[in-house]
Amino acid sequence: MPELPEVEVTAENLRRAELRAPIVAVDGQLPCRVFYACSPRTLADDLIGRCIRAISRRGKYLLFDLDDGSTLLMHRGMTGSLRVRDGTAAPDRYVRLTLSFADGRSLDFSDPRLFGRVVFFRRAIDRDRYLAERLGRDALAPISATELRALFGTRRRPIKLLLIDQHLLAGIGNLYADEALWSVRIHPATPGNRVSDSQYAALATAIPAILQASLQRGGTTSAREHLAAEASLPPDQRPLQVYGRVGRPCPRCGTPIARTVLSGRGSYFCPTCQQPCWSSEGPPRTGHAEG
DNA sequence: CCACGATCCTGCTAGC
DNA sequence: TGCTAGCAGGATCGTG
Repeated sequence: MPELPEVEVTAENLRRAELRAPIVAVDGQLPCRVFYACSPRTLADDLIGRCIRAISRRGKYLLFDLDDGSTLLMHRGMTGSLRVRDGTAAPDRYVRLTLSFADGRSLDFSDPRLFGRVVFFRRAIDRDRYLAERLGRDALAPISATELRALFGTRRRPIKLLLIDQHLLAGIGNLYADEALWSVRIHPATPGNRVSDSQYAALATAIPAILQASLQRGGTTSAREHLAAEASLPPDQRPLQVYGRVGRPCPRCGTPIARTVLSGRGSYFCPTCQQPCWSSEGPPRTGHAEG
């Protein structure tokens, strides 16, 4: 599933494609959940004649800045993908939006499960408001232990759910949340206000490091592929240490990886390395008397 | 304000 | 071999 590293890799690949020619056509399926506050028809009016000036990422959103100050925003959801196609290649069957360029190429947004999103903003101020309402600070940016604790440390929700809450920290999804918690030995169900200061310090270091490492590998294209291939890799070179590895040995201690469900999300952890020990760690932080 | 479950959607897999 | 039930989860919305 696309999380921050995968979306960043997509942005880099699209930048390398140098899609600078004017948009000459916009096609898509009209009744489609993917389009939010816009449709292929209105998008055609807004996009035809425009050029892409910059491609960037915020959280798991891709931003296409156009030459008139407007922005096309895309979220890949669960199964969304972007592909630059030359005029002769056939589009795949789940394409929801196609932008055609004057140089004969086109950009396809494909999404079988329709969890993705396409949103258009005429003005940067409206785009920024939309993103500000949804996204906290970017998870790739360095964060101090103090800042992370201020963000999570007063909340009672399980730390795993805090990590994937985009309003708090933008970019982490189910996979990297489990990987980060395993790396610093925190049980995923630990309430945010029961995570210790030293654990927050470890987590603050681990989050950007894990995302950066995945980014440098080109992202995690398919959890299933990596699980199938892991036997041929030394443990420290495996992209996934716990995610999806239920029943397989923990790379650190050999205990079979366990799976639990938190708010409907499958959560993988090592029952030995990540013990649920928060009830014996003293009083919870209340958030009223922080210093 | 905070927490949490339900909902959307369809390809894939396990099980019969 | 072919069918079906259930799983997968990011974001949003409604309820307590």
